[in-house]
Amino acid sequence: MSILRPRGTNDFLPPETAKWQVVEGLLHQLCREFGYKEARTPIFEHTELFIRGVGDTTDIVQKEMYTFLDGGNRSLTLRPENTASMARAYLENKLAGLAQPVKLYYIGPMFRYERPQAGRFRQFHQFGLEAFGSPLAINDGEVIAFGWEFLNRLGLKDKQLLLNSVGCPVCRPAHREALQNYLAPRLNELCPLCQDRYARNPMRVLDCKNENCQKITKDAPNMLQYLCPECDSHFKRVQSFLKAAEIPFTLNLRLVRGLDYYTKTAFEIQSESIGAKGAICGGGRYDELICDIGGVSVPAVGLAMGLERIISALETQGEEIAPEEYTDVYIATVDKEIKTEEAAFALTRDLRNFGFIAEQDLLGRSLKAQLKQADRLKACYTVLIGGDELKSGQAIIREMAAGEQFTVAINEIKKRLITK
RNA sequence: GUGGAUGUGGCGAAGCGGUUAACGCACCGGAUUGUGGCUCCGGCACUCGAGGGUUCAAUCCCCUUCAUCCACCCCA
Repeated sequence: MSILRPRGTNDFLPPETAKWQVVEGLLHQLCREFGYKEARTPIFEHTELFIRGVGDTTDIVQKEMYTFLDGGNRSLTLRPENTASMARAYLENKLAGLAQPVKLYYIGPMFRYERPQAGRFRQFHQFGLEAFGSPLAINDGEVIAFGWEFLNRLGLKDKQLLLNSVGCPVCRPAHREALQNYLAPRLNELCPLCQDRYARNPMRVLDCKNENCQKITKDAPNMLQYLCPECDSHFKRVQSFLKAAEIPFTLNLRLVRGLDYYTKTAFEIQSESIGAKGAICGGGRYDELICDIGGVSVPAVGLAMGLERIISALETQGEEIAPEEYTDVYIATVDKEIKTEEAAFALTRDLRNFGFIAEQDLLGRSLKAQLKQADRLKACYTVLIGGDELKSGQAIIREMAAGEQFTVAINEIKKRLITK
């Protein structure tokens, strides 16, 4: 057997790629409407960036990174997400010197070494937004509204916005301590994973899917009770903006983002239409990230969406993402004379320059086979060139749906074609 | 990393320890040689993911491996 593509990767081919173009096209357009500009960062970065940015206790850093040494013995890593890179780019390019907030977006492949599953691949594609420079809740609102609006325009029906606040360095320690005190007496009842989380990052215990852990944490102290005045009012403001924009949401106190950099707002948009795990969009505020990777303190908020998941959710909904492909005109030759083929070649070029979707035979097929091909390509018209007509500068136009045809001068063809 | 299912031509899909591996779709060709979509006829798997084993004999049994799908975990 020949070489196959690596596990968890995909070849995207037509007609699949047409769907991607539609989704990405809408993303670019929506970003223009919202004022986010595209940024492109490297596919790989210094490993250190992700360790410090994403957090060394996260699963992503601990077991999912594609890390390698380059020829210069540098440790590099294929980006598992793009927010750390965007923050790095903001610092490195001194974007703090621009008018704030700096609003950027990206689309591209990310890499995580995981077991492939429904909506989960080793190379997958994310779109994301980052707004740097504003500490205000209204910016959180804009980011969430973007995610909601985008999924709306795509026609995604069964979506749900979950909202939570994970606090900030001021209020988190108190909650953390309260949580640990609450869990301590029942520590040995928790699942092994949560026993580990208890010490490192007790908030993640709240997020555990284990039934028993959920039962234990049912009445655990929640973050909202511990929010400092600033986080509390920020969170209330975010909610009031969402209400003002008529975006429905539900508070989910168990929602904890898997990346360490989040502060205050955390949100997730889920859809029933994908496999077991329905997260298609996630994000929040990360006021500490830029500081963590070595800069001054810059407030920021952003989101990321999994494109494979969005497309697959739309598909299970039976949504037609991309319009059906068709051809305006197929140019067929009735004989294999050099003059005929050249005339057909020139005519095809002419029709394309005029704006038609035009195809011609590239395989030396019989006329019958050419018409069959025209039919397959969903041609509205077929132009038949050659024989006696060509000698008098004429050709035949055949309307495929009606099955009728007529003869016209070759230089009149453009005018006689009425297309979709 | 753990668990379950699956792997027959481009796709879908029968088969079963034993002569030429059904069938459907798609594709190619033809039905008096310049015309599609319908119909009819013909063609299209030295081979059943790969490697090894059991057997007189394996696509069908066993082992290994790879891959896919699904779930856990985690994330988008």
